[in-house]
Amino acid sequence: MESAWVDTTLDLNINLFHHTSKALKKESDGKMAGSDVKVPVKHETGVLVEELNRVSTENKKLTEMLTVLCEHYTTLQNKYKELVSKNSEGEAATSSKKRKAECEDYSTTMIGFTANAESSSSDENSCKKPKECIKAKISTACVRTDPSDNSLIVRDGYQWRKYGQKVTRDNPSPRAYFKCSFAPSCPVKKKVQKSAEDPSILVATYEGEHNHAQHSPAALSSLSPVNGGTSNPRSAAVSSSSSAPAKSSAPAVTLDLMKPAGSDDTKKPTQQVEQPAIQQILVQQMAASLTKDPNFTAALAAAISGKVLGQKW
DNA sequence: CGTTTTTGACCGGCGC
DNA sequence: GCGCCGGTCAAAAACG
Repeated sequence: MESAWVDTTLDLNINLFHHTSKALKKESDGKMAGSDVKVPVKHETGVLVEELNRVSTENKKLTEMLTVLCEHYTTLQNKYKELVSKNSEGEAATSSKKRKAECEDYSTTMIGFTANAESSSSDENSCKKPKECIKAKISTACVRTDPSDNSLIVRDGYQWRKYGQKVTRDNPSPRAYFKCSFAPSCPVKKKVQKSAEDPSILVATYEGEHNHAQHSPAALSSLSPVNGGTSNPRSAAVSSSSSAPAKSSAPAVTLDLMKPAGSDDTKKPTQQVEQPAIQQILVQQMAASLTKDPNFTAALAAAISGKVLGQKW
């Protein structure tokens, strides 16, 4: 997923220049042909080539930085996995009456914001409750919020009705239970609870699948869907809420929210650094999704060429 | 007045 | 069988 990121970033710049130079070429071929400005065009081409080289170099640098960043992230994630597994083992050893599903579900959630009962074969197969084995569509999503905010509200584009709240044993913060209130027949349920380790993170667990379209235009609060094949949290992805499996955008966002959290643990990036980083990532994602759209690139090319023609430079 | 949220009670599964 | 625990229900309260 990281590479896709890099690629789209590159695409954006390259496409831009591509179209720009095309537009310029069009200008020089058509309107300017036979006119009195041939030397400036040559000069301009040189400048553009120079600019292109500069941008290419910059992209290379950025790519390298991103690679290093990804490596650091992977390392951190592995370390975190180790820690979590150690913790769960310790708890299992000390407390005799552990609730296996609870512990495992939670740990998976925190590791990579991924949890799906569907694909985790051995554990789910060994579970005694047939109910749990039947309801396969389970996934989690995490939202970074203000730690002092106790609202337990995760905006994911759907309308939810709260039907219960409980304080669970392994987490001091209460867990809220929601049902989808849009369609009475919609079986989807959602559990929202603050992370025990990081109160600024809300963990939302989705069960089931929506049998209707997303209806709220989505004030999406930077929610990371996790998705192991479920459809509901996907709608909470920052950019796309289509019905197609979110292959590119959704996982990227998942990473996004973990990065700051992970870097917090190791070095010292502060919260102030975190927010602009997320914003930057969101911008990049929007750019990526836009550049993938041929209509947009065509429109962009037309706009640039129109601008260039209008300016006559 | 209808809808949503709150919250204590209840139920069922699980471990001992 | 008993107690613990998570999940759900439903009456009351709050809200728009």
